[in-house]
Amino acid sequence: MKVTKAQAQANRVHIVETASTLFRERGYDGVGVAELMATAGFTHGGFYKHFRSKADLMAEAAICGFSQTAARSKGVNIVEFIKSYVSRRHRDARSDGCTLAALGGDAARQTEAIKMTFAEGIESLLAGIERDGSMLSDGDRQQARAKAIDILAHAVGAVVLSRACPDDSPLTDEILTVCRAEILASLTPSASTS
Amino acid sequence: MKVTKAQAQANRVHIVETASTLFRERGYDGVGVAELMATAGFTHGGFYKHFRSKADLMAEAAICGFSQTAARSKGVNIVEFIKSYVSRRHRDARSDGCTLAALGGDAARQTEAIKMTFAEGIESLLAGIERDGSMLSDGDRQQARAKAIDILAHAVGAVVLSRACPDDSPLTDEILTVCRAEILASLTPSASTS
DNA sequence: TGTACATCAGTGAACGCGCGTTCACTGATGTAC
DNA sequence: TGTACATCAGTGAACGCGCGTTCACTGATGTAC
Repeated sequence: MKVTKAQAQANRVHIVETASTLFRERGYDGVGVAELMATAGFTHGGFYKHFRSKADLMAEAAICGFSQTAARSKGVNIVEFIKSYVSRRHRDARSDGCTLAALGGDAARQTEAIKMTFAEGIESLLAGIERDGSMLSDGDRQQARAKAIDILAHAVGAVVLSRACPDDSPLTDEILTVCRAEILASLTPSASTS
Repeated sequence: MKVTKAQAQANRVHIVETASTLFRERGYDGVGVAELMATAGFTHGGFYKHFRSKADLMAEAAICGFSQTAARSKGVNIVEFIKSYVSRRHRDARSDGCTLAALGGDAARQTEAIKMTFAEGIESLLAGIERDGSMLSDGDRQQARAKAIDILAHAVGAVVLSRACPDDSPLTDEILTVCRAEILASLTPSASTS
């Protein structure tokens, strides 16, 4: 049962999107090829007509996830970005949230190829944070990039820590509340001491 | 071939320590019971004389890892702590580094029991950071805890992001350098705006 | 436009493999007398 | 202190299972005439 070229391409995209979601939810090792394909609405055998290996799909899924986050944060200023990133909603919506927060820890143990897509994903997120530029009091380019890197690491760390705690522990909320306030506070003052 | 009670206990501890190291290096799914026991110097069958399940060992290994980091940072002031935590050495020494940075992302997908040990591990790290207290200009208790949470999240985020990048990418070093400087800068000024 | 044939996305059985866990067994340790 | 026996840490084969991947096959699509 062959299928239209356009349909095949659409199916491929659908598989990548499904993978991106499932991987964020359960990790790379937590989702098998068979389950993944079944969730996408196919049988597992056809997987290798689209991808050379699971690792290849992992890289593509990461790209897909990063571009989704980048697109969503487009035109959003930093304050709003931080408010939505360092939030209970984001913490609880792993499958729909930031790939970096969900899979950054796992990326460290993957191939260099996958780490490369993560580095590119990080760059695209940084570009989004820098572009807004509302936190630049002095307009210095290098300082803007440094600040963007710092904010991203800060926000990712907050979400990772919060998610590592039990759902009902006071700590999981405390981490988000504290970090959100601290990050927002670090935006406004001219505390660029570095 | 039974073994002295004391020897059996020592063996158990050795297995937990081995597991703690291997898990940090390769993740929970990256290490099997058989390989783990072999690395510790045993055959896999004896595993269940010590632990009820792999998940149980995961929790114990986390406790072991956290207490190791806590012990190592004992009496170290915050500036030194940050300098060694947000460093290339720490980034490259995953199996010997902080459990939170290595497995925090994975903990989110584990059982509540394991998340609980992570919450306790986070608390012990926070206690270590708070205890030093050198960054407290006003001596306010609640503020000290908030600052400790913020610093920990910030530092963990930096290491996680750095590790997600390829080993030879400029970004992996840039993240560490920038974040280390920013975190250290955030310690000294009286920029406690929150 | 209609016919014959090659292509190839998708199917589902099968591959070897390693997983977590169980189990009968061993034999030195620990205990009861 | 010496002997008889129960305990149980450690062994290694075996369990069912799901993994990533391969493969012969199907049949609608796309192409050549």
